Amino acid sequence: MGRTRTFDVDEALGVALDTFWQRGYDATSIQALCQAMDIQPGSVYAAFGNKHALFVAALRSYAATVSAEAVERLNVAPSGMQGLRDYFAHLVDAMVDGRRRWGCLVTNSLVELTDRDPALAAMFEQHLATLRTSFAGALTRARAAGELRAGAGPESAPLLVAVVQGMNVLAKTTPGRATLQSIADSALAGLAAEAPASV
Amino acid sequence: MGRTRTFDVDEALGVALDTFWQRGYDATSIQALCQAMDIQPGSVYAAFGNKHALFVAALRSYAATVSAEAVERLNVAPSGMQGLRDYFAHLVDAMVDGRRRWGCLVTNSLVELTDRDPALAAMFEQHLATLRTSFAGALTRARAAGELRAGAGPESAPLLVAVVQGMNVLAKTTPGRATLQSIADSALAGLAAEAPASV
DNA sequence: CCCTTAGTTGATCGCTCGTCCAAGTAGTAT
DNA sequence: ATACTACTTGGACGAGCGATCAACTAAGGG
Repeated sequence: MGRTRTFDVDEALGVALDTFWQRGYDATSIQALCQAMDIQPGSVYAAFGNKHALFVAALRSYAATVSAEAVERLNVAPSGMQGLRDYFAHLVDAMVDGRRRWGCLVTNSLVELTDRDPALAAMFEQHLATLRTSFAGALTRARAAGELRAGAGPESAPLLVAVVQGMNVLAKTTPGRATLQSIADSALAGLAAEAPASV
Repeated sequence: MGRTRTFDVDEALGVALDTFWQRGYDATSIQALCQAMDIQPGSVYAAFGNKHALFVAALRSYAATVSAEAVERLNVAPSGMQGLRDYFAHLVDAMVDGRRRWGCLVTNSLVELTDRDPALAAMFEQHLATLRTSFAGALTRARAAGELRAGAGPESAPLLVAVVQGMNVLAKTTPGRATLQSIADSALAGLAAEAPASV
């Protein structure tokens, strides 16, 4: 019983996610969120609690969708090296065409908030750990398939995490596709076996 | 004639630089700056104009000192590869011990402000271009000395820029020295000739 | 058909922000 | 000494922030 919601909570959360993603936490006012979500302040607080809780919800949504989808490419590919190539190819695409031209919500928020919010800092670290683990898995499979040069392997995962974070930063300067592609290609070239098996 | 300044402007600018570096632009209030610099708001506005101008001055100071000093290592070294090693070694040191545990002022500010301040965005791009050019120079010298694997060269400069930006992000999560060192080592290992000439 | 309940509305609160300015103070020049 | 000038002081201003709440509205149950 009682009045039913006039808006879709998940849809509104998606709008809030995009707004935080574009502008950052501090620079996004409740008023701006209300305008973007097309609801009133009272409804925001009734549905999400407060600004910080709304942000955390948006961050979780990001991790469960945008981020999980990207990592999935690493595991789905037929080979470790192909998974890495797929991952970076779609990263570059999204940075040129899609929402990743705003960078990465985790990277942006980490830079802005890690120093003053330990709870968020823990979420960011866990996110990076997941990424690192997925890279390590793909590298292990690539190594087993003889796709890597001597010395490269799962221990190269931290480098790939750093490269992705760096690309997330550079994406905000709207570099051309060529620049982003060159970064991804150079990174993988430094890991790959000198003489590819098939291609 | 007239009353003389009771504080050193450059010294105060240095304090403001550190404050912006630690907390970011928005999160640093004039009040906080006044407390850190140990002067009153009126003196800040008399000496620097306004918050934005003070920030730009701090950014220029950063580029002229912290950043220039780092890039200098690339050019001073006896060989290209040694320059790169020096650069990353000191980067890692400063991220573990020094002020770079706050990341990089340019990286932090780029993530926070690029989308809403075109003038600052131009400064950030120029900064990245300088870094890229310096890397390219070191890589060219390394290539001439036969220190690089086939395929690596000045065209790998964008990758190194991305790696540094990524490390700047990761520095904020206070990773151990081992992690940072591993990233730097992996990046250079991917560029170096398989069989080193001397060592 | 009305009572209960849940959601919406939009004005409003206290607070902090960046900025300003009148009054006070410490130097120099004559 | 006195006039002049530059800098410092610290309270005050309007604006915008995150958050609240009483009044209103719409849905279901008896």
